[in-house]
Amino acid sequence: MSASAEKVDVFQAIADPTRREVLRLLAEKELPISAITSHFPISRTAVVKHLHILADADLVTGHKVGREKIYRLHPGPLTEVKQWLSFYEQFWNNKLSMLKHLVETDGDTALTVVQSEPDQKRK
Amino acid sequence: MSASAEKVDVFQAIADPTRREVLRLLAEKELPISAITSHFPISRTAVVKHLHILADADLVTGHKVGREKIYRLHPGPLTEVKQWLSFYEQFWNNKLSMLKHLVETDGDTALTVVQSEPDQKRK
DNA sequence: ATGATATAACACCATTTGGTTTTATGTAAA
DNA sequence: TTTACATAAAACCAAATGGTGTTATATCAT
Repeated sequence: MSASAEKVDVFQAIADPTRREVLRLLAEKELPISAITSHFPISRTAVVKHLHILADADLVTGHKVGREKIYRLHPGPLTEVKQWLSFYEQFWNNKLSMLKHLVETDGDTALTVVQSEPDQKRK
Repeated sequence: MSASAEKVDVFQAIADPTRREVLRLLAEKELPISAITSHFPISRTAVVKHLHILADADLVTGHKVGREKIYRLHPGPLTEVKQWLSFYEQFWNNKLSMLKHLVETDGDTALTVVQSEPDQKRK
């Protein structure tokens, strides 16, 4: 596996569009570095750096086969993002949004204005 | 930065832990800048920069009330992240993962692939 | 009007990031 | 064995990032 336990935050890892594109490529099938590089206008070295970051976030794993290093998608850590998102889903799924959250967690609380209609008229 | 619509990528916006914490705070209730700042060890100026980035990603909105600027959560753009994630859920839900994906890409999966690729022939 | 408060706008700085090129090493094939 | 291929490692660079402090402006409370 990834020997360098640099522990990159998964949110940080997926922040870069190139890295997201790498993940999408690997979702189809595992690929050696050179094959991945051929999909981008940047140098092979740059792609390797992205792969290292993805590996440090445990989103990909690489194994050597002959002289090639094959990278494979390892989507597990994305569950962290999903969990994070699930907290906010309540805010766009039902309009009661924050009210509901507050009620369930805190009792009555002082509910100061909740995300409602932009009724403000400015000039 | 910038004050105008710089159109910050939502993935980029949520990459920073401080900004995620700001979102969590605003999920409870809308807050003025000073109240937000009091939750962090960093300067008010730094917090404002984070707020600008979040606003450029359309994840928060700010409106002035008297001398205060009140920031409010606007979770809509997070749907983009959710859609992106939904593509990968199939890979951790069933272990057949990529194989299955390739085989039944025309079924009911309704994968909302965000970007199309310059599709290369594979046999 | 005065003073305190809340934000805005700058200028500046250190570190990180995303990229390059160069050099070296291991492996496959001729 | 020699040559070509695939990766690794290192030095370097410009720009973005996350932070600071200072100064200015608008608003609220005396």
